Amino acid sequence: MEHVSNLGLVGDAIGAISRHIREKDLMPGDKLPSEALLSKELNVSRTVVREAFRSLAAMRIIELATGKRATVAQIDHGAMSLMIEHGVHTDQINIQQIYDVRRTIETRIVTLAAIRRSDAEATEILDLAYNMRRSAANSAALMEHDLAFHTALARASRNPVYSLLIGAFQGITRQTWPIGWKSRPTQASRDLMVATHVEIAEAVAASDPQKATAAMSLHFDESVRALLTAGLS
Amino acid sequence: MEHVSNLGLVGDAIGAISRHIREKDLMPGDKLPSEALLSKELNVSRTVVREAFRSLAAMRIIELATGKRATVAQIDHGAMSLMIEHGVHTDQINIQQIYDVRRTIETRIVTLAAIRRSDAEATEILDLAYNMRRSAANSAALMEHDLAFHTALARASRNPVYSLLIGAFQGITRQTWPIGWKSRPTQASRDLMVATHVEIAEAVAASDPQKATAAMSLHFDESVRALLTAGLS
DNA sequence: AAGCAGAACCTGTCATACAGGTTTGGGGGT
DNA sequence: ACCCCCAAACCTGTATGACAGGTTCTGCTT
Repeated sequence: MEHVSNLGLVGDAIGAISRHIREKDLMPGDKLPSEALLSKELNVSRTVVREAFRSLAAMRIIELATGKRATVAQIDHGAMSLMIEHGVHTDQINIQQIYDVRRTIETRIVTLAAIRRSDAEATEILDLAYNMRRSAANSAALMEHDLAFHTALARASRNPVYSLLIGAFQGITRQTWPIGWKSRPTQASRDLMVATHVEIAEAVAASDPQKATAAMSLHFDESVRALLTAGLS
Repeated sequence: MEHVSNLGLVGDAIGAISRHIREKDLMPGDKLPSEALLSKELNVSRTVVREAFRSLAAMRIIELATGKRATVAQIDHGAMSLMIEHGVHTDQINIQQIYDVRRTIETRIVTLAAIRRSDAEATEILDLAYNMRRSAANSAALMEHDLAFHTALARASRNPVYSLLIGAFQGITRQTWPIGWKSRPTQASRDLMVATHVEIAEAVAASDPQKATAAMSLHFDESVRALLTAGLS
């Protein structure tokens, strides 16, 4: 680490720490060396190590906590969520594009969930759908149940990458969901939306992937239509 | 920014800077205030502002360069790529799971690409496929053409989220691709893989989404089989 | 009007200091 | 021999000041 590479000292330190994790085969929860020790080993100031730590923490590759040593982190969608929100706010991504991606992966998710769900997951998913029906009057609560519903489906797909992606879209969804809801003015159209969720949940509980997938497609057809009605580009 | 929130000063600063970007409606390339100015406005030390900047830069929300002011960044898959690689290296994600996701989104991508591709994109994709055929003997070059092929398809789908995701998987794919290649020992099986890519490219060029999608499915069937042969969990 | 030089500004890195939070090891009591 | 508790050692979070080197602005020169 003599002459500064084109990444700067901090960039180099990020690389060195990543390599350290890989070479020592550290698993989530394992501790990293202290800032002082790393700064000695890499021949850089503690400032540089700290900025490298912050960068890795921003990507949720490591976790920081005051007083404790840094640890290897579990995958988490928080960072991705911020990245997606940034893309939308800066007009690099629009909501329709996100819905196309969500539709693509969620139809796959529901297929897998119908096949792989445990019994506990089946009842959890059903409960969430029923909760939506029960809180149809309270849109904030309804939204949270909706999000939890899709998250639970992703988990039941038994593929953490799907969970990660669903989580990544959750941040921006939270901001646009109310728009879609408001664009469903009639009671009938709102009931339909909740009914579709119940239908999905029942198909997953019945281990019927075809039906579950069809219902999910319907859900997205419906949602995209609502969004278009609301004039969301 | 009086009493430290549970996020710490740096976390607060990250929030404040993000809010600043959103409220001032900054677009990619726009400049942010200098570290000194922000540290004055937020009543924190420059250290804190710098660590907040580094965090945002790690997520590719802003871009840093020495001497220049920080700017709002374009979306970029670099950070996601690192996150995925981390997930795989720490056994939180396995390669099969990634292939399931890739298959799901790439079959959609190729459908969209067949519909939306420009003529320039069609010839670019074809060229990439032909390049694969030409460099069949040089596996490193072949891999790069392969990756570029899938990236070009994603771009032709005209949905930047797909480009983002394909890019996100590129890092780990680069590490596992050679394994899949080695597990195709016969010349025939290697030729088949290249031929499948040509077939996809030709279907996209012919604006035939059905055929393109079918060929892409085949490609993934084949790849997953090769990976399983190689014993990749 | 074009170009150039220096001033002003800005980021990258370092050293140091100190306030808390956390871990550890040892001492005392049972 | 065991357990509990506390102080010391360790660690991170934040602030300050300093300086090297890169970038931008400004005004003067030509």
